[in-house]
Amino acid sequence: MEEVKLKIADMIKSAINDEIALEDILSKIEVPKDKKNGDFAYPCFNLSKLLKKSPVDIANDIKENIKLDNNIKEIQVVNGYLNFYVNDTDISKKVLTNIFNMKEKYGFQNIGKGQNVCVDYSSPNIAKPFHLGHFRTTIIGRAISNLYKELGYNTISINYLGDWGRQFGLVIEGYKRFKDEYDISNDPLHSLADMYVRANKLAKEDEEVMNMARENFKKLEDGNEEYLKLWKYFRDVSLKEYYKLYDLLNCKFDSYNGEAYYNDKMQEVIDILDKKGVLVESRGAKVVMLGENEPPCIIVTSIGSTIYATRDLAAILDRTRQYDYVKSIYVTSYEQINHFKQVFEVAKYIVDEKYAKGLVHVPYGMVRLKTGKMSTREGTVIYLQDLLNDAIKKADNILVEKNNKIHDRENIAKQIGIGALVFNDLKTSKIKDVVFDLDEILRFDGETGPYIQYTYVRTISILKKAGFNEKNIDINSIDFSMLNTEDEVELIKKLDSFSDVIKRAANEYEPSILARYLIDVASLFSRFYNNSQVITNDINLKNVRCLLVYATSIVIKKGLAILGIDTPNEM
RNA sequence: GCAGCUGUAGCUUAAUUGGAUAGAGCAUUCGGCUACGAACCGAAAGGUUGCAGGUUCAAGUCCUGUCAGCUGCACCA
Repeated sequence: MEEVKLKIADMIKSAINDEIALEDILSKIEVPKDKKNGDFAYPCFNLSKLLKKSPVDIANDIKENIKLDNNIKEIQVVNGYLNFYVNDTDISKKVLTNIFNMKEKYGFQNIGKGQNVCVDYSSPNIAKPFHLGHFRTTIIGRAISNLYKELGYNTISINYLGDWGRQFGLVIEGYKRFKDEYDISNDPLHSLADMYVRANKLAKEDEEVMNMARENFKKLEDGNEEYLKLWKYFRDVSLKEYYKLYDLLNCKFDSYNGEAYYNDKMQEVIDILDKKGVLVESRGAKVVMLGENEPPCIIVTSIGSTIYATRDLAAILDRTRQYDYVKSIYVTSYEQINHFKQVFEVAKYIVDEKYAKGLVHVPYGMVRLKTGKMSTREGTVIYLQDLLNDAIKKADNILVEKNNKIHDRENIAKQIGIGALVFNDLKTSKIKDVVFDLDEILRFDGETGPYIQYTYVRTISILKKAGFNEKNIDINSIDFSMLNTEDEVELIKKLDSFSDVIKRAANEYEPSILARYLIDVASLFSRFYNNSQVITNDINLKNVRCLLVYATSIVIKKGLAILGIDTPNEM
C-alpha cells in the first residue's frame, strides 16, 4: 500500500500544478480511522489560504483534474477531504502473493544492513531472586532486540549483571553470620537474599556491622582469595538459577559481562576525562560538571572508589571497541532517566561522536502493588518463579478442561501460561506504571496472549482439515477477486501493514505497537472465521480463502515470535 | 523547592504524532455452537479526554496556568 500512497501524492501534485512539494503532500496523506472514508485521505484545509479557495472547492478541483490509474477505484469529496478508495483485488493479490513468497521472512526489511545494535537489558543483581521488576526489562529488552533484528541489524543482547559493588560486603557479612541457619543448596537465592536483608537491618542498627561490610568489599576489591571465592560462589549459584528462568522464557544473551567485568577498565575512563581537563574536584570527589543547575556526574568518590556511573562509562568505551555499534540501547525503569542522561553527557568526552549519538535510554514504568512499591525488606516482592508457576498451572487446568486429547500438555501449558504473562507486559505503553493484579495477569480471554495463540491454532487447524499444502499451490491460478467481503479485505489490508508496524515499533522502542497490531489481526481473523466458510465445495473459493488463512497464520506466528511468545499447534 | 513522567467509560487501555462521529478489552445485559476449535463472534449500554484559559479551518494531541499520582535531584545501583 505504501507505493499506492506515493502514487496518490504524485497524482495530487500534478492536479494542483506543482505548487506544493511532494513531501508535504505525502506527509498529509492519512489513513482514515473509519474505513467508510476510504483507504487514504488528503485533507485540503491547509491549501485553503494558499489557493484562496474553500477546502471543498479545492477538493473538487483536484478531483476534476486528477488522472487516476487502476490502483484507485474511486475518489470522493467529503467535507474538504479527498477520499481515495483503492482497488481491493489488486491489493489482495499483491499482499497475499508477497506473504506466500516470503513465508516466515515476511516483514523483514534490511534497513540495518548487518550493523551492530547493542541492547542492554535484564541485568539482575546477583544473590537475589529474580522478581517481577526484572521481568519487565527482560521482556521489553528482548522484544526490542528482536524488532531490530527484523530491520536487518545484528543485535547483541547484553546482560549487564549487577555482580559488583558495596552491597556484596553486606552479602558476605550476612553469609558469614547466618549461613548455618539455612539450607543453601536447596534454595540458594532466597537464602542469600534473606541473609542480606538481615545483615542490612543489623548494619542500620549498628555502625560496626556496616564498617565490617565496607571492609569486606574493600578486601574483595583488593583480591582477597577467600572473599573472591565466596563472590564467585554467589555469582555461580545466581546464574544457575537465572539460567533456569531464561531457559523457561527462551531468553538468550550474547554477553553476561556484568559490572565486575569492568572493574579493571575504569582507570582508562578516569584518565581520558582527566586528560581532557573535564575532571574536577568538588567536595572531595572527582566529578564532571554538567549543566548550570544540575548535579555533577561523580566519577571517583571522596574515599577514592569508583561508582556505577564510572562502570557504565567503562562499559560504553568497551562496547565501542568490541561491537562498533550504531546504536546502544539501555532498557531500565524510569528511575534511572537522570542517571543515563548524565552518563550519556559525559560519554561525549570519552567516545567518538557517532558512538555518543547512538546511546539510547529506553525507560519503562514500574510494577507496583496495590499496597505500594515492591520492597525486599517489607517482604512484598513478587518472585517471577511463583508467578510463572501460577500461570502455567492455570493454563494446565484449562487444558484439562477443554482439550483432553492434547498431545504435549505439559509443554503447551508452559507456552500458554508464559505467553499470557509476556503479552500482558507488552500490550500497553511501556512508560506507564503497572499495578500488579494477579487476576488481570492470568486472564486468558479478550486482549491477551492466549487469545492470539488460540487464533493461530485455529488457522493451522483449518489448513490441516482443508488439506492445504503450500507446496501444491499455484499462486497464478488463484482468483483473488473472490476475496470480496469486508472482513476479508480488511484483514488483508491489516496483514499488509505488518512491516510498517515493525518499523514503527522499533523506531519508538515500543513493542506494544506490535502487540496491539496482533490483537487487531487476531480479531479481524476471528470475525472472518465466524462469518465465512473456508472449507467449501467451491474449490476456487476454498483455495483463495485458505491462502488468506495461511497468510494470517504466518503473520501471527512471526509477530508473536518477535515478542518472544511461542505458538502452540494445538491448545 | 526544582525537573521529568502519567492522568481518556466502573476497571485495564488505544487513537497512524494536529484531522472526519474518541476506538477496543474486562465487568454488566441480550443473542449465536448438528458450519472448518465458543480461550470465539455479534448487539446494547457506558465519555465534559483531571480542571481553566489560549493558538488553529481543526486540539485527547501544541502553548500557559493549575490539581492529583509517581520518579529523580552528590559520592547506593
